[in-house]
Amino acid sequence: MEISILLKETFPSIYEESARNEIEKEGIIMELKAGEMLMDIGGYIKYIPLVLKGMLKIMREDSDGNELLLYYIRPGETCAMSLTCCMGDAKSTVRAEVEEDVLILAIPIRFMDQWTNEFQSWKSFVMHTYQMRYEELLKTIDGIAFQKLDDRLERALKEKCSSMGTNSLVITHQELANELNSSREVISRLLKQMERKGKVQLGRHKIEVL
Amino acid sequence: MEISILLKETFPSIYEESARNEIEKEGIIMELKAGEMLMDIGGYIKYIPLVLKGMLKIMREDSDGNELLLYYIRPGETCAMSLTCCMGDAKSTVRAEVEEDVLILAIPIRFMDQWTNEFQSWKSFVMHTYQMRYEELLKTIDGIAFQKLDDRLERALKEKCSSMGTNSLVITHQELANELNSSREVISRLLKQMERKGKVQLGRHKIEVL
DNA sequence: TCTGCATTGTGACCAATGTTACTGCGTGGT
DNA sequence: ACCACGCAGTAACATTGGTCACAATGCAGA
Repeated sequence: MEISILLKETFPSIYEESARNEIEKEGIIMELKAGEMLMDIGGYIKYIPLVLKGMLKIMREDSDGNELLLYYIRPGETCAMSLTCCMGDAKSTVRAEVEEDVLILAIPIRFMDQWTNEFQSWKSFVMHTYQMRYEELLKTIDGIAFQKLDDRLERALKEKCSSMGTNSLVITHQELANELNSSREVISRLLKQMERKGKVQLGRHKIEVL
Repeated sequence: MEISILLKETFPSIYEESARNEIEKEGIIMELKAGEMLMDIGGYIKYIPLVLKGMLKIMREDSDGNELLLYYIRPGETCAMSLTCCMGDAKSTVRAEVEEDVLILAIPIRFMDQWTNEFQSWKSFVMHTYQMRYEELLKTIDGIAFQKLDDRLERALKEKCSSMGTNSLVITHQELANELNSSREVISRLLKQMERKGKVQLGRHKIEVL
């Protein structure tokens, strides 16, 4: 499909045609396959990724290699970290992985600030992104601070289902453990419990959420 | 001291005099004592609090009443939640308490967006606030996700010392437990351990950090 | 088919944290 | 002085989650 049409449909809040024209002119099309890494911790950020199709997941990692899923970025969204970093030309403190094959329009960061002055809708979009990500971080904090692991696991599974639009998840226990900053054995144990309670049905590389 | 001078000194990044004049004209001076609540969860946000003196602490709370300290707001700073909320006239999802007697210049939220168009320095200030708070939330997440309670406690004590500019903290174990989303007994236990290791000296209502 | 490897299942054990139930202490108010 | 109350200390126990060790399973490539 024509990029300009896709852009208009995916980012309706950027209502100014002039803004969209600029975005299309300066943006670089990128296609990445599931599992690839778009941005790593410590790397310099050069682009703001506008996600047109697919899904990214943003992970936090500490110095010992422990990981934690922060949130997903879906079509029509972008990453607050890239906005943050390009203001202070800082390194990324999060990692962006491709969860589902993505189509991205990558905006060189020098336009980010400039366009906030030129286009009202771009400014609103940037502000709105900050707000959304801020709220999502708060929800992430709620999860790790206030909920037990079994609850967090259950919610993670449900969120994945609604994201993918299916109840049959193709994922290993190890991957779930990484996202929840836990260990494989613990996740296996909890999943078995859930199976006994009739909440899921387990298969190889597969979890059926009931 | 004259507010305009205090404003200029405390918020040097708002370098446009015209912006500071507007802020001073529209802002409402508020003085609050330690322990008072500036904003509660679920309350509508009407003002953006520019902190001139003292310190606020921002707490998150879940439906069962469990609490967690998110971060402090010091002179020259403001709260990202107020910025977030006034864009979408939403309710607050965090609580702001006065940690140390504060002097605040409260900006009615209707100016917030308007000024980002009129004053370059105000826009930068708002963006910068989002960036800082975003990074601080990430650090908070690191703490609860990757660190053990004894580490978190030690860091919390050190941060309090450097904030207050003293090594003698006047605080109860219960208050610390609330900030760290733990229980009083556990904090007492850990503090005793730290005392045995020679890291602190405990007294009534007082913790001497060595 | 055979083999190797990633994945999953599971029991035993451990460390960290939370909970319960007390005790004692110190201070402020009467 | 005395009492009530908030604060702190502590032992015992429960629960959660992490670690270790090892077995079983099943798929993919030789």
